[in-house]
Amino acid sequence: MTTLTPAAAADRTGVSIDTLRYYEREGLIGPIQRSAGGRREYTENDIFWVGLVTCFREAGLGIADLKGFVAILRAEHPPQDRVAFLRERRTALEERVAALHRAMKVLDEKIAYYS
Amino acid sequence: MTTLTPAAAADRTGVSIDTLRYYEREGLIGPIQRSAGGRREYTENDIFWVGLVTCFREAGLGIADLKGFVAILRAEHPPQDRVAFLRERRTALEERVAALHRAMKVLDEKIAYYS
DNA sequence: CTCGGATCTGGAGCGCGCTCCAGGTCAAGA
DNA sequence: TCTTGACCTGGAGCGCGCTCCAGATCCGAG
Repeated sequence: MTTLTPAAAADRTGVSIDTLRYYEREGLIGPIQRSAGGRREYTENDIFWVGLVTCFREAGLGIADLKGFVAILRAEHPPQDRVAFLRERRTALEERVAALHRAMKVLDEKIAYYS
Repeated sequence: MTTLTPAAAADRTGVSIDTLRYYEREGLIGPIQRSAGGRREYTENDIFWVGLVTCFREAGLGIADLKGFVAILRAEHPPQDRVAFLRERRTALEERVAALHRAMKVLDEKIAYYS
């Protein structure tokens, strides 16, 4: 299987090498397999996971939230717990969207006022 | 004009006394008028401003962003600059909403998968 | 007038999410 | 073989947004 060096993985994901190592330390990705010499070798699957993590980070979830999410996706819990957890997360995201809409409304009012 | 003590203002706004003072130091609100003895006296208008700040903080804007916003609302810039700034901010918020939707989509897929 | 709770100030401390650094190892090219 | 650059580890440092603290002041109740 073809793998990526840390630099290539950073390039592909848009996440810095340091951050990739940080995510691995925190257990959000990996553990990443190593070469005989100890260098990290990122598989396509690892890259995919980084994408997932990035997606949720951009949505504003914290590292602690993501740890929980990762635990769920790794099937360390019964299915009903997973669904409950995921729904709960979804509700939290909906509230964030609502907060954003409130702020946008204020902005729109000001824009209308100054236009 | 009836005013509120720091404790009452904190209670009304849901923002801690320390944070109210912090926002004032940063210039996001106030300056808050003082009593003869030096105690802060929050007016209804101050409370309103705190609400605005809170609204944008909840939407994920940083203190620095808010400083710019406050400068705009205080009419320290020509109208066209204000509108441009506000539209720019709105676009940034839209991107946040999009990021949230991307994350929610992932969540929905997982929920569907586990259901 | 006294007491105690609320408030004042300046500054230190903290949790988060990286980011950077020192000192050492590995590996491909000249 | 030697050089050079990518990578390794553990740990320090940093910017943000509060949050807390010490020591002093204010002021209403008794």
